[in-house]
Amino acid sequence: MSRVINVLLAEDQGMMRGALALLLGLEDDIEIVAQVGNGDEILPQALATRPDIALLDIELPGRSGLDAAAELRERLPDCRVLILTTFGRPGYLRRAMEAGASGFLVKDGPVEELAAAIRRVLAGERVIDPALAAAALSAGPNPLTQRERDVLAAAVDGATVADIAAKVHLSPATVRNYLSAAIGKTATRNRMEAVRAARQNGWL
Amino acid sequence: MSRVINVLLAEDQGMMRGALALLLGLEDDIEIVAQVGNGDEILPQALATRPDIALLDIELPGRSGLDAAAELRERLPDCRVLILTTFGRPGYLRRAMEAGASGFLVKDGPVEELAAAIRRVLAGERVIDPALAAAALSAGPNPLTQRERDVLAAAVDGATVADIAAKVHLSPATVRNYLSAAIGKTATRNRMEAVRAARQNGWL
DNA sequence: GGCGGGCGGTGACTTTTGTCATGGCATGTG
DNA sequence: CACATGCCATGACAAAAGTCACCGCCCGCC
Repeated sequence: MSRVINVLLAEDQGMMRGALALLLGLEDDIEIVAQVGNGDEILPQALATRPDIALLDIELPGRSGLDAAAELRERLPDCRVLILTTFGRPGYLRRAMEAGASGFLVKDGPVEELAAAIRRVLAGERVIDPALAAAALSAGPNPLTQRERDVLAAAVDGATVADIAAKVHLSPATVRNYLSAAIGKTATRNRMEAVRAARQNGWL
Repeated sequence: MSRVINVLLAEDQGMMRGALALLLGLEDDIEIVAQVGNGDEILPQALATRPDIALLDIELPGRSGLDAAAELRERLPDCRVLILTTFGRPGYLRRAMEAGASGFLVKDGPVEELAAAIRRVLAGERVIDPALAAAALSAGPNPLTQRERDVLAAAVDGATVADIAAKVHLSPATVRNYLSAAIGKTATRNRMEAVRAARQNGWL
């Protein structure tokens, strides 16, 4: 075997982060060189510690793990990215691949998968749940335009049309048009169902 | 020191469950005697393995950890309950205490807290985050009636009044009355904000 | 026994949503 | 160039959602 594998761990839940760090630390060939709980710290810490692989949660405070992955691939091409997320949303997988990730793991599987996935990624393999890959392909690409996503995202917590219009700097009537379009494209009956569907698919 | 502490671990996320189990297993005085990923398995497993303490997540498939806690206290009074949850909602804490839990931990803090909390609970202490306790007290009790909760819960994913009425077996007009009442009590502007507020407070 | 509260319901009313047709303006691309 | 597509907007209309007053029933409580 070659050298030790240096890994950066980005995960917002303290207990999860600590547990994973301790766990991976038990492996002889793995060393945690950085732990962060915020998306904005990923790149700086990576530049400082030069990990071989970054283990990124998607939903983080600050920058999303997907955005961080893209930056990482650009600024530190030698660092592989392994996405580790709670939600196996098709759109997340797709975006992860587009961002240059080498693997995509959901937090459901057994812990043993994790160290194994790290080694496989470092060996040049791509690690993706086959069932999830199939779902991502069958679901097709994101049908929503940028504005439709913006408007839908602004509608998540029950905001009124006026609220959304103010947030996105659009006319209220225009907002309703975009909402209507999003509802149509998601084949739902109202804005809340549209939000749910978009979230489910990782289109937000 | 006395005997080893037998613990039952209920947590739905496989990786989290595995990591915690491995972690706690490293402690000399702690032994995991049962691991479950489903709320309905908690009581049967507890009856079979007779743990000293049950470590319960709240949001589980099947029965909620809070419901399981109440049953556990009744059927197995010698078994302490320590709630371990992602969300430090005031209402959750309140319900946990009413269900007879001895402790309430959020998954944010450091991992070291966990083993420490287990030992403290077994020593007869109550383990509760002081800040959270204050929030729970200042937030006051759940103002929603049973039916208001039912209707609100049925409204979570954008269901129409007709859908809710069908789900809850009520007249559509009555459903709208309950929704209106819930919106009033939560001081919000529409059903989605009411749902959010209710969730935030752990009133669902 | 009167009173408050939760429960279930109706009808009438206003406001908000959702739909649709239609317009203009900017991009591209065959 | 014509055409499609995304963007922003308006106005009109139908369908939901939300509000309010009011009804009766039951239960617990002072």
